[in-house]
Amino acid sequence: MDKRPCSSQESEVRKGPWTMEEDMILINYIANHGEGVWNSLARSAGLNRTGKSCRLRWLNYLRPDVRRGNITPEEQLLIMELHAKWGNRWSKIARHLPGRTDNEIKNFWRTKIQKHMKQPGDNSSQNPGQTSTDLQHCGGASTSTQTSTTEDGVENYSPIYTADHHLHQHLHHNHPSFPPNTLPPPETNNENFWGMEDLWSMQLLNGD
DNA sequence: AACGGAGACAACCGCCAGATG
DNA sequence: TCATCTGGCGGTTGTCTCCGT
Repeated sequence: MDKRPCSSQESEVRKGPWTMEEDMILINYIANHGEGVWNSLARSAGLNRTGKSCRLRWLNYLRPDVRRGNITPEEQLLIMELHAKWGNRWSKIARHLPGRTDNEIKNFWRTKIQKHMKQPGDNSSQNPGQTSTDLQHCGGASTSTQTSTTEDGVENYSPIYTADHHLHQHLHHNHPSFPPNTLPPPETNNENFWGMEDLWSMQLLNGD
């Protein structure tokens, strides 16, 4: 689909982890032009990436309202309830968890819940015909490892968008589809993110 | 202090549905 | 009406980090 035959003068489509520079280009471009038509966006922005890749990067990581960090117990419960209802409809589930992406929920499910299901001591996991409703045992009862993320009681968000609400306003101003009230919690935790704060402020400096 | 394994997460791939010409 | 393009979704894989030995 997005694999266009690359002409001799067209550079190869880049794959793999995004660089800070690419992120900046994407953020800057979207701030000025808005989202949409990802393939042409990728070309116009000068990114050697597929439109898909740009879209994914934006939705899952760069979007200002993306909320990162540990899933709260409330969210865990909600995820399990919704999964029981809808199964692996991650995007549908994600819509009910503001700031969470389908990818994040999917990863959460696979790493935390599915792993828990497979634990030998966990009887509820032994039945292959088990409905996902059964999973509510894992989350609701929070018997063991599954809740480790919140055992310390800290909601350890790691927002890429660290309260840089100037940019948020900027984005929202230039592209009203940015939800104005979807800021992540104020506490910041940058530990695992290479200067996203820097990136945003650099983007700010770039201006239009 | 070094190594290996497990866990977590970012990113890619393939498929499908809807929109458009 | 058909063909093509784009966006979206779910599944899977690759890589990095952390922790235990």
